[in-house]
Amino acid sequence: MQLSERKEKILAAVVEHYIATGEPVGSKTLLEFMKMPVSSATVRNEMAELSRLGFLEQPHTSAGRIPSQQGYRYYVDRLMNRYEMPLNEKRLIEAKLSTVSGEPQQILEQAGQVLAELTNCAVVSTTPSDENAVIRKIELVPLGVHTAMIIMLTSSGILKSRVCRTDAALNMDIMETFYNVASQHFIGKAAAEVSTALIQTLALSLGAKALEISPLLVTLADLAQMTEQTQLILEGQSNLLNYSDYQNAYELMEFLRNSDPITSLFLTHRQKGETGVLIGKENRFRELQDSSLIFSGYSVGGKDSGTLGLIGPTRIDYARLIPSLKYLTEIVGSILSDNLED
Amino acid sequence: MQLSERKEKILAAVVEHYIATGEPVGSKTLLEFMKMPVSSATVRNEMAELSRLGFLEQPHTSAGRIPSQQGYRYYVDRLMNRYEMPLNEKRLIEAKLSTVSGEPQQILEQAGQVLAELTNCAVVSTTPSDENAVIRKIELVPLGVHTAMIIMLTSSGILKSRVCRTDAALNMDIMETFYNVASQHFIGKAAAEVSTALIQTLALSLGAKALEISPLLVTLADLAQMTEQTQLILEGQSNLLNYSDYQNAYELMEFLRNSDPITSLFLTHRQKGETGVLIGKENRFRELQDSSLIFSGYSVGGKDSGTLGLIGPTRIDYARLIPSLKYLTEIVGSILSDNLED
DNA sequence: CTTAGCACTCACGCTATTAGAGTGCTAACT
DNA sequence: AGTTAGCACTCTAATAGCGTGAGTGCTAAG
Repeated sequence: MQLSERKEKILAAVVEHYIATGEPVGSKTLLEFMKMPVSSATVRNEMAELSRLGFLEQPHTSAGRIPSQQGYRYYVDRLMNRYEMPLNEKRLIEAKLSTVSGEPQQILEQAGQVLAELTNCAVVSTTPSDENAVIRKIELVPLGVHTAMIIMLTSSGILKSRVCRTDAALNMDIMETFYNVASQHFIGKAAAEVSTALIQTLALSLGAKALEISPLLVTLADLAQMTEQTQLILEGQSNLLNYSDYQNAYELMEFLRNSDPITSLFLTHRQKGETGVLIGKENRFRELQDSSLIFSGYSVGGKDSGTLGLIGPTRIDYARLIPSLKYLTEIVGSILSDNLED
Repeated sequence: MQLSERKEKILAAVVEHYIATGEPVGSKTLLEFMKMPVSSATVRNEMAELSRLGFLEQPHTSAGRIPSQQGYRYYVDRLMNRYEMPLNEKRLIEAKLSTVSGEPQQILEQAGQVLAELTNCAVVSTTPSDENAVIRKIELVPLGVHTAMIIMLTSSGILKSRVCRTDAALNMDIMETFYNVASQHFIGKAAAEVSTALIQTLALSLGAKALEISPLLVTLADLAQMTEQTQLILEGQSNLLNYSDYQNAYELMEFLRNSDPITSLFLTHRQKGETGVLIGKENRFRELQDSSLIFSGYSVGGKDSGTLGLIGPTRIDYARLIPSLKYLTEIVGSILSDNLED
């Protein structure tokens, strides 16, 4: 639906004023906020119409108007002009992030903290995943007579390790067999290809040694699976208290403890390069329907790898935060890419 | 100070009733709760005296009594009888924790979640630290022409890795030099011994190769430092909302974001084997002075390594939670020990 | 189509009142 | 001495009543 220019102006003003103050906006307040050469009565008429069309709502008869979900949507899609981050702020963020390096998880934690502080929102992010990643290196480090640590590194830079117990004592023979199997059947393969079926056929082919080595192989399969799993990182939880009431904040925190819902939300709404916005009930989770979600994918080495997201009230400052988030995903992407390539 | 037997009975009853209900306890309620062969007037007189002695407080004149901090302290030290966990619950917890294995961090996260659910408290824990740990293995994995991942493993099972960029292209020569330096000067040494001074003298002794190899050495020093650092793990944050009010919960969450205060608290109050209890203002941090802290150290391989703690209201259920926490630290200790020894 | 004017609505803050829980004190009792 | 019944007193929490004021929708005139 296309609104008249004046209605658009009024809608935008209501949205922005409400985002800024959190108070329902009346016709008079609005008028002095946006300086239009009309009277408050005219504004009132327009606002009444915007209400009828579903873009504005009234908490109660004698209060001002607040944007409806549809109102926010129209604003985000057509009215908002984005406020780019000032350059000095960009530099500051770069400085804060340049000191960390290391595992993706740490980089995302740091970026999440920075973003949470900057936006006053809760920040969620997923660790990079790369379906084409292959296993690059496998190490077996003996720790004791019956225990060893297995380390697995993938081409996308993910490192996982796990301690493993064996029934038989670890001797040179077992280790040699292990390394042979590893280099022949695992190195160079995609982690996704490592199935339990493969482990079983492998164990069979080893005959007598099968029993001794199978705990190691099982651990290897576990590790392969772990490198595939994306992890959800959550920062700035305390910011949830800023907007929702007690009950709601608790529910939200419990909801976010489980990483599956958000991860799947990110997957289904994955968009190429663009920043996504889900306002209120536009997402399918009850706990999140009083919130808005802004999210953006980052890419490592030119490929979409993971997502950063902001969770805030529906009256979140879209115009400012969308560019901020976008900027941070770019930085995160470039830092992660740096780690992997020359 | 030693109270009369009857006063002790009354104090214990007030504490327990208040912990159970959260409501100030009056003389009449108390009487029917604990079935004493006296009248409410007698109880009232005793309670008035307990107030004068500082063990009970009144929120206001016409309300019942609640325990003061001193009252809780007396209760915890002398009156409380501990409720051991029922056996089936113990088995359930063992089952939940037996599935995980791997890095200490993951084990503590899992244990923290279990404990948070069990106690309705926020759970903090520190990863194991071992001053006597020595560097056991160092690996250099080339990722690109100018980047490599360095992996360090200590005798206490801590694994850390980091990506490192070099100015010069990585060739066999550099790698060989690196491995030589690593095995001669790092392997077998305590991580704490690796200082920046050592790095500098090493770099000097390498002469021409110094420039090429120094980024690798610096990363090595960083890693050594990282293995020394204990990490604070926090679970069940949402439980903070159960007791403190809005403002307070926010402050608490912000306070816990920084791991230093709690870590230092654990260090200064470290007790051998015993479970520690800090009630209200007994700790030195303003943000925590409306809360109680129950903590207990776990040991890996017979040595004190880290601490688990519960954060809850001062009216936390001491009698039940102290044994629960104690039990969990034992389990955590034994799981972590399992990983390291035969 | 715009605007001044006006009656109307309804949340919010204030005060007054009430009900009830719990106390401390006194005086009688054992 | 310690215990107990009785009672006046205190103070909170809940409820109701009452202006106040911001904001509205409508009407009628410009």
